[in-house]
Amino acid sequence: MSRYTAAEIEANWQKAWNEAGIFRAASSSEKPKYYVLEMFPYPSGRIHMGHVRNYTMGDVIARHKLATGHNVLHPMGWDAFGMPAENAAMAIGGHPKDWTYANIADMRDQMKPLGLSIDWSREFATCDPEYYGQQQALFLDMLKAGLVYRKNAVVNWDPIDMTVLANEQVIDGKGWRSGADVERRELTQWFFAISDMAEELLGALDGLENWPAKVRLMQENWIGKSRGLQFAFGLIDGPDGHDRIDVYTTRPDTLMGASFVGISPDHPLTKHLEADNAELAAFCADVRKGGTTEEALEKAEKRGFDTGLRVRHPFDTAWELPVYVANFVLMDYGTGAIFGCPAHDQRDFDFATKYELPIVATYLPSEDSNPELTEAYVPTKTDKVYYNKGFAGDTWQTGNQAVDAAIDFCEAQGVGQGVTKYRLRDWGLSRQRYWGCPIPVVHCDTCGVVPEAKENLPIRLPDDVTFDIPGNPLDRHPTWRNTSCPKCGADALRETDTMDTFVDSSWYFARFTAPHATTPTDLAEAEYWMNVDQYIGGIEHAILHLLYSRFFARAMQITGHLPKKAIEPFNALFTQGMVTHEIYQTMGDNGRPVYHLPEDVKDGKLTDGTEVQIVPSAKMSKSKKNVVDPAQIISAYGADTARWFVLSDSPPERDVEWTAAGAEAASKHLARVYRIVSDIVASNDADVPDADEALLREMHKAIQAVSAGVEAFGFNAAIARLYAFTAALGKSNAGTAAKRQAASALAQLMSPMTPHLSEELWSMLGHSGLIATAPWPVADPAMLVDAAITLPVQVNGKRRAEIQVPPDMPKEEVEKLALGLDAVQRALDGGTPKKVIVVPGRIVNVVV
RNA sequence: GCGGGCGUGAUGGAAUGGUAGACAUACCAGACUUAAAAUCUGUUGGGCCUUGUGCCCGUGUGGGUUCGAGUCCCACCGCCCGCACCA
Repeated sequence: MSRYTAAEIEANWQKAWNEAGIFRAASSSEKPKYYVLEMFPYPSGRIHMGHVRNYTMGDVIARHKLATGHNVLHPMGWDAFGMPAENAAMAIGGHPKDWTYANIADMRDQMKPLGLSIDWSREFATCDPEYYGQQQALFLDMLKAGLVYRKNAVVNWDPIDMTVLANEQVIDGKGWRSGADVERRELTQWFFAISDMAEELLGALDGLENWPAKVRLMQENWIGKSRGLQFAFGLIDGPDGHDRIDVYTTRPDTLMGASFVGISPDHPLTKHLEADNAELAAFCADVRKGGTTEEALEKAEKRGFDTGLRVRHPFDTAWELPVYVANFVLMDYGTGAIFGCPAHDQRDFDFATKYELPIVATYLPSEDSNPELTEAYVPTKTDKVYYNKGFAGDTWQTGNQAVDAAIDFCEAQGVGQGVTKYRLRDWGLSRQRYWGCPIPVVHCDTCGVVPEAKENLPIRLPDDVTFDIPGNPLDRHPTWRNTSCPKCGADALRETDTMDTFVDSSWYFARFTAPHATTPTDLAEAEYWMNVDQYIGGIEHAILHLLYSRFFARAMQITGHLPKKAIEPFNALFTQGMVTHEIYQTMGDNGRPVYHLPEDVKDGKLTDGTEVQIVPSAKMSKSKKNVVDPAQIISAYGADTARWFVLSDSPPERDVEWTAAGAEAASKHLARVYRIVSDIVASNDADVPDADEALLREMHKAIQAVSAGVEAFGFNAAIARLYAFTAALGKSNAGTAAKRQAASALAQLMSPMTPHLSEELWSMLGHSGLIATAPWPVADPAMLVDAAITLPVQVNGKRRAEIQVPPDMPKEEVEKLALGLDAVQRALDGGTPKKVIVVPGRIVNVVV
């Protein structure tokens, strides 16, 4: 008997698919289109199990859609610009371009053995001039449409390396290479005007029904629409030109609890005062140290500097409040000034305690509660709130109702206006780095900032650059910068900033619909293929990448590069979990752990017998060495085993732990299926009506359950069902004809997950043509209904018995039957049932 | 710090508000074998004794809603993701 040899089978069928060209997508088709896309990879050099999981899930969807009569687009590309290429050039020499393209070639070679149903004819990398040139054209159109502008923005500045750092390069407030204290510094940067679309991006979330609710909620919170009060504190004896401090607050209902006013170190008033106050200048310089991330700012110790200035409370001119420059007040949000209400905000409470400022409660959980607070009182959702110092009576509650009432009251009193604001900031796209898409503008002494002419695109990156010193090589390139002004023809300088790599990934999905077009998109192709019907990727992209892509879809519609239907580019989104692995470590001489690759550990020991410490599973990462190389798994077990395992053990949205035992089990199961089907093919048993019927019923139930699982991203549940169906088939004593029918269905149901094995089985069972394009089996509803069902019978919610009843038995009869049971009578213990709840097909509950 | 998510046997996990632990792993027992591997079969949440179609407990902790809660609500604990220049 022949054995299951994955390597041979997989190579053969991949060749057959290629020759048949079944994965090439053409926009001319009578079938309904289906566009399935996985977030494209960064070409780091090696594919990892996370990629295998992501692309296998997409492949299951793509293959299922192909089998259900769709015209499927399933492309692949490379998110190829970014810092690691420059880091590699710095660390090991060479050129980012060579490094990147070599990595792409390697990763493509590692990916192809997985047998993914990808249309490789559409492949591109974002660092191809054919791609980034179109991106430059897009940028120019957006510039023309007023969607791009320049303004100052704060960056991380390394004062020793004299270079801008990415947040990732700032470690504990210090530069990663120089170790210098990082400073926040302003630079003029290009911005996309995404905040103008805040309301639109927020409102349209409601229509994204096939996105996870958590992603919509995260985007909603990120956009951060708030209604609040904008008003002014009158400044007493302020310096020239400063007679008030404008404040925006979302909590005007706590205005009577105000205890101080805080202004940002970057506030105009601060800058004014700083000029002739050395002490304040030193304070500001000090708080400007450290990185720019919101996390760093929020976690930093709250510090303030008393300016000595005082403001008047708007409702009581005799009430004066001190003005502090405070490091936790952001210039980017609101007006760059806040009022502090220590009683109801823990941050303000800490600040007030530190600087001995009054703490005035405006509301409390009850009338008699003690207003001497030891921490800020922030009502929980269930607290009833009593006002003791509201300013328009004591009838308000907290929440929106109180905020609205406070705004109305303030407006009536002529103190400020209700204002809607968004947390969403404009998207700074300038990067002071080489390996990115050049921003296509020139700086001309006469004409200022001038867009490049489209006929000069693509503005190509120069190849002759070095990375031996920090900073942007474009900036110090001897000739690249020198150009002429597209407007007046005079000598001019190129912009040397390149674009954020998020720009590259914000429209690649549109480019896949016409990857070779000489414009960013081909409208007819986009009209046919858009939207992406199913997008799949990691939850880590829930906010930025997806929000930026939604913005770009709108921008591309405004600039005429996408049809109206593509305003929301992703019809359905699925966020998959990570692949994790245990970490194996021993203690090194320096007291730090030394990590070991899983392949070097057997039964908890290294090859030399040293025991390793096992740390619970975490995301696979090179630094912890808890990685498994997909290429090794494929050569050991085959691609189908790798695919089967990453789908089988966990729900797709959750993390899956890679275990050698799990891979082994997957491999054994596929061999078992192969053996069972081989035996069936070799058999010649007569029909056995009862057994045949039972097996075919199992088959239809499996078709039903697996189809539902595949469609609803319940891959693990679908696979569990396939295990059960395989067992039923293996044990069945049905005749050969019924078994062949069931085996054919099994092969088809497995085909999205294990496409190679399924093709082999399909061919063994005597079918002609490819299983990949064979019509998906359909369950016969009549075969799904059983003659009798089992109903659990509960007494007061505890299961006491079960009864077998026909599925359509009337409620009254079920009730009578249940009450007649010995077990129920015993549990009733002579009591009379108050009521009996019968949920048809589900349960009976007798309530005493 | 802020926003979001998750938490179920020894392990991964299953369960439209309706029999908690499907399916798989591991363990144990059995069959086959000279033996091992492979394969096949069976058992396995904890406890009780009266061994029954038995009873009690059990889904991070504490409360609540409901005839009924792993599932919904509130509070807390732990872990994970994101925080705008990582991709």
